[in-house]
Amino acid sequence: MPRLTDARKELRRAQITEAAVRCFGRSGLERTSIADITAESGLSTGSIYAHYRSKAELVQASARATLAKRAEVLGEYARAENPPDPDELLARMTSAIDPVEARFGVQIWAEATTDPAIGRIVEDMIDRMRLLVHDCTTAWLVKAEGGDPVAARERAAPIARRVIALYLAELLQTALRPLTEETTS
Amino acid sequence: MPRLTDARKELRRAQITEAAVRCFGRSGLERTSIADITAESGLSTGSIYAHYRSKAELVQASARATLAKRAEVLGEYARAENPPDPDELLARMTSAIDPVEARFGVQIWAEATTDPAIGRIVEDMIDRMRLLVHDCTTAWLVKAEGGDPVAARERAAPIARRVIALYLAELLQTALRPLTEETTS
DNA sequence: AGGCTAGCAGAACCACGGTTCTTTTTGCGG
DNA sequence: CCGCAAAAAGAACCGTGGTTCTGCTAGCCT
Repeated sequence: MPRLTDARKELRRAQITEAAVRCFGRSGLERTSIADITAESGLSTGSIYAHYRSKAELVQASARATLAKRAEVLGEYARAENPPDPDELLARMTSAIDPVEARFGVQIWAEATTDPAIGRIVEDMIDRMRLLVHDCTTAWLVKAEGGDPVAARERAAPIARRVIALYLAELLQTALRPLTEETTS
Repeated sequence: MPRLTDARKELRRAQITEAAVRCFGRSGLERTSIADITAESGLSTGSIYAHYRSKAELVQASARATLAKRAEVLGEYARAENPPDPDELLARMTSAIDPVEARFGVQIWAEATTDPAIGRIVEDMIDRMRLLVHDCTTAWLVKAEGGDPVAARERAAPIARRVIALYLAELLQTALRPLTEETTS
């Protein structure tokens, strides 16, 4: 084949990372072999290495993609014209948690503990989420109580921090819950 | 050697798990080889396998030991005759966090995601901690406001859950912080 | 004090899995 | 359409690391 068109290429990359995330969520980062990912994605070893230099790079890409998706969802909730109060915001955030992604997320935390590159990704993403929540909370404060926006932003900071903390804890709890337990949708 | 006395045996086991936790905290569960642990502990391969059937079992033992130690500390704070208010309790809990153990703890969470045995250990330990915090919080409520103890216990439940959540989040944040950053004690 | 037995050291084994190489196929530019 | 270079398949390679095996060593029991 000649150089794949950029759209196709991006599609393949997504196909690979999505299969990878499913595998990781099922068996963990180190316990899923490249062979597992080929089986899950329907592709082959060579194909994967044509798109990612190494397994580590694939993990990074998967982490970025997953966390970005999560931040995306959060961003939508936060940008709603009628900003929800913190409790409501938290409720929405937690209800949007996907079990498989939660598992992968926790595994990524563990990896971040050791690998600086992953560490940067995770910290960056948490900061971004915190900022989103911060914005949302200040908007709510201003709308609910009026007053000085910069003072509201000041007061919103600790609230945002707490919302994020509770969200992360909820994510952890979801990740720890056995995968078969929540098939009652 | 003849059969080691039980005390000595327990000592060796502790020596091994402590070395293992240091290694895990430094390089992660899967990236530390048995060879690394032998180097860190000053013992040899054979010695380790004389005390633990496999690496998985060693990880479980290390997890149990570390989490138990953490619960121990928490228990002391919770059993103080003058029960601290929730904020103070949380502050004490977080101040007792050791960075290396925090890292190992997060890695254990990730492992729990995949391995049911580890999962049971983690969930059990979190439940135990929650119970301790719950006890402490009800004691504080009763002392601060008087009233019906069973009603106080009822009202303490969500507070305890939140304290635990915030504690876990703080643990995560500590684990993510680079190891070299907090050498300013 | 001495020896028997279990701990311990360290080499050797073996399998698994990441990466690479070769061959075949395929899609896009001319 | 045609061909070429890139991508995909899959076999092969190689290192790493968990486990096991073989002695030797040293502590407890009599």
